[in-house]
Amino acid sequence: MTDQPPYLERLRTSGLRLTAPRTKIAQILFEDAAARHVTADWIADELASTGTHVAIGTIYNTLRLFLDQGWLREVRGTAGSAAIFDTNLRPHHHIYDEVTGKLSDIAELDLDISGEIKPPKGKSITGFDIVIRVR
Amino acid sequence: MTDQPPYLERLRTSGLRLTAPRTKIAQILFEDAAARHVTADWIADELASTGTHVAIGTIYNTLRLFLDQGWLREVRGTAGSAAIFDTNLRPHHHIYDEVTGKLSDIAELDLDISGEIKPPKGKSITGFDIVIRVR
DNA sequence: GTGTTTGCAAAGTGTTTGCAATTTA
DNA sequence: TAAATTGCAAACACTTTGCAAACAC
Repeated sequence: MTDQPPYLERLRTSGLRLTAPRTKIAQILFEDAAARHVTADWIADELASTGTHVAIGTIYNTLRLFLDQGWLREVRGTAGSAAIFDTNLRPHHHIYDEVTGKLSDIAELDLDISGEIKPPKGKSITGFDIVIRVR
Repeated sequence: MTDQPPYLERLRTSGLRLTAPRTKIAQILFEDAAARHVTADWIADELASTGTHVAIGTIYNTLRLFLDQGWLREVRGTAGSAAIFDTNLRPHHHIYDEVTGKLSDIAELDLDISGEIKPPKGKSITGFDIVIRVR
């Protein structure tokens, strides 16, 4: 009767093996429904704070894997800074604070851009990102 | 009566010293009005092809300087790839080809986002970027 | 047992920095 | 000649990769 959290279910049925590092990273990312913007380092720290060590390379590999599964989105950042992964998969956009470097979600932004743009011929639009810069 | 190209004028009056590396980089970026998306490496190659060598560190420093002067914009790219600098200063947005990695300008995109968004308190909006992803 | 995944360290990018030598004004 | 700028290499930050050991199934 105690059924598994959905993220575990997903992990199990994905074909990926249910390993300790994988399970723990998934738990950190998906244990509640809250949207998170995370970096590989942040995950490493988070794991460390619970007494677990996972190699940074493994964390990167795991994030790529989760990305491939469509469980995460990668947010475009500035070159030279760490990659940011977003657990919020619903179409949404971001506010980027130029002073602190912090990224937050725009809750509501009712924009329909799709009608306005014609993609180059032979190409189709896969999505769009809006980043509002503030300071 | 042969007056200088505007970018040289600008360089001279900016307080920056008129050095050979600086002048050549400015020339490559600004010699005509065409919008360019450039990387530091591309500039290095471009200089090399005219027989000039400028240290890559100097190119980065120069690009930062030009950025500070407001002569360039840095485009948010994917982290882990090279920084892209844009000579087109007019408000505009980009199409990013996920297959080739190429970035191009959207000529016309008549969007007024400013009314839709309230910045976090104490912050003001400095701009916004839209990137349309295609493949 | 077999193929997958991990840790670790090394290597690979892209960018910044420190400092002596050079150049501009 | 004083202050700014350069080249160069070292340092840095982030990410990927190779390989032997450990693990899931």
